[in-house]
Amino acid sequence: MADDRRTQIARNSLLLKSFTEQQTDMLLSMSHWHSYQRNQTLFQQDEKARSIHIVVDGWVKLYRITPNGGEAIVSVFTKGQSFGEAVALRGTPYPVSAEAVTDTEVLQIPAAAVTEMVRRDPEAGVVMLAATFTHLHALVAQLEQLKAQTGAQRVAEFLLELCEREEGSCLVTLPYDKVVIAGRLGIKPESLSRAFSKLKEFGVKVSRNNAAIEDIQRLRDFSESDPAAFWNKRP
Amino acid sequence: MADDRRTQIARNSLLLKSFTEQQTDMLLSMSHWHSYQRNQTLFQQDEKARSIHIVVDGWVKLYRITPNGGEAIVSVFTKGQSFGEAVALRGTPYPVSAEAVTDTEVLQIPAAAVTEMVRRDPEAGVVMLAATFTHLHALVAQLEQLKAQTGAQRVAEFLLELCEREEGSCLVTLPYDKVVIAGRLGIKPESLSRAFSKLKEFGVKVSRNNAAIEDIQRLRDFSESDPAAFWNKRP
DNA sequence: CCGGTTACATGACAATAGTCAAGCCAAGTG
DNA sequence: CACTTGGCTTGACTATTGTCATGTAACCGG
Repeated sequence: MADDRRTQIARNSLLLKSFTEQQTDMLLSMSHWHSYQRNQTLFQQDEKARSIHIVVDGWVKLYRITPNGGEAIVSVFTKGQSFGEAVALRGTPYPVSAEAVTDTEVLQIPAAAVTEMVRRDPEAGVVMLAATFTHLHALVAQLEQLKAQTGAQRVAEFLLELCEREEGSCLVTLPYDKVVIAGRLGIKPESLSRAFSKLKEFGVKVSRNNAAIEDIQRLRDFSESDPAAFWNKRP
Repeated sequence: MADDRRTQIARNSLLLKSFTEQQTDMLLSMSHWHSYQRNQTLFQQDEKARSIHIVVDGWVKLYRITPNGGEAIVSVFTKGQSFGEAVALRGTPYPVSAEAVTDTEVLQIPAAAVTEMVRRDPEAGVVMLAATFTHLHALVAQLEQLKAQTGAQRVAEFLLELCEREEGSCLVTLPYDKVVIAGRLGIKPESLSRAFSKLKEFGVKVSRNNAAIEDIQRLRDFSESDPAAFWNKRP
């Protein structure tokens, strides 16, 4: 089968990579592509789940609208990442809404194709469980951050996740709007600005949507320091 | 089989209830009971998962120790609730630690029994997925709360979850220490005290470990109000 | 009943984060 | 080249939460 570029990316996604080639081919043949423009909605909270989504290009945010009208961003996905596995397999409604934060290309695997495959090869169900567990784990990590770190520390970790290297210096590109970054980190855009200012003291320079990290280890030390302790360091 | 009381409770847990009676019998025959005293540890973060845990009596907290030494409580489970399904099935390490917050009785189903069962009846895997998805959903809800509500509002929701009734007045018992409640809600014990004080204005009276809610709807209105708006009400 | 411990409450203060309003700056448009 | 627009930053102020210290009430073993 002559794969185009986007199909290649889909095949390399964490989810499809875990299936056999035959299974993947079957799923791909039943799936369809979809492009979304920035700010376009993929699906809404409480809507019945019809597909698993694999992001092939761009960024998608999952969020919830709170009783009082605010929005709380739950996670943000990009190239190679998938979401909606559990709901598609179970046929329950989406617990979140999804919206493209940049122009985005997505592969959508119909829930029917998935359930069908799991019925034929139950082992595939465990693969889905693995994916779901990954999300669970990510949420736990996020909870920990929210409960135990200040806004500025969360920003620091966010930057650290963006850079591939483990030490030395690093140059990263902020992948989407600061409003979205702030939401993802559970703070207001204004606070994000101030957090960036504060991080200057730790060797981080931000201009437009580029951030330069002078010393990764120093930034990590800051992000892991006790909120109550680190001010003593600079009078 | 002559079930004792605790076995009855286990059978009625959300997890076991979803299996066939035969499956449940098989699992029960391979499981073992364990009692823990308050503050005793069930397992530690990064330890290899050997069992699924079903709480039959008491309360268990799942928490993570952060890089700087603090603890972030992820969830708290009680009678009829289970945790560790996904890790047991996949054999990955626990992403959290578990500790009894009261004297506690737990049924532990060995991971081997679970994987064995899923291999024989793949449909059972979907049941496990359902349980995992429930946890996922709870974490999403918690994230939303942390990001979109003030401490006092989260306390209000916590009280509302404790009371069975939907309207009118209600008397609830705080099930465990306030330090743990505060941790669960992502605030310090002192802030919890102050939150309780603030809730007096909304018809909540707390003494020792009992809370009286005068009007459930009024409390709900408060918990769902816009954090920025509700102040104006009392100058 | 006493001393000691535990759990919780409160007050004073510092720090973090939100709100509202104004300003800046780069990019696009007429 | 103004002129507007959108995205971001800043400042001033307020609110919320954490910290530290201290007080108080219940409980427990002698």
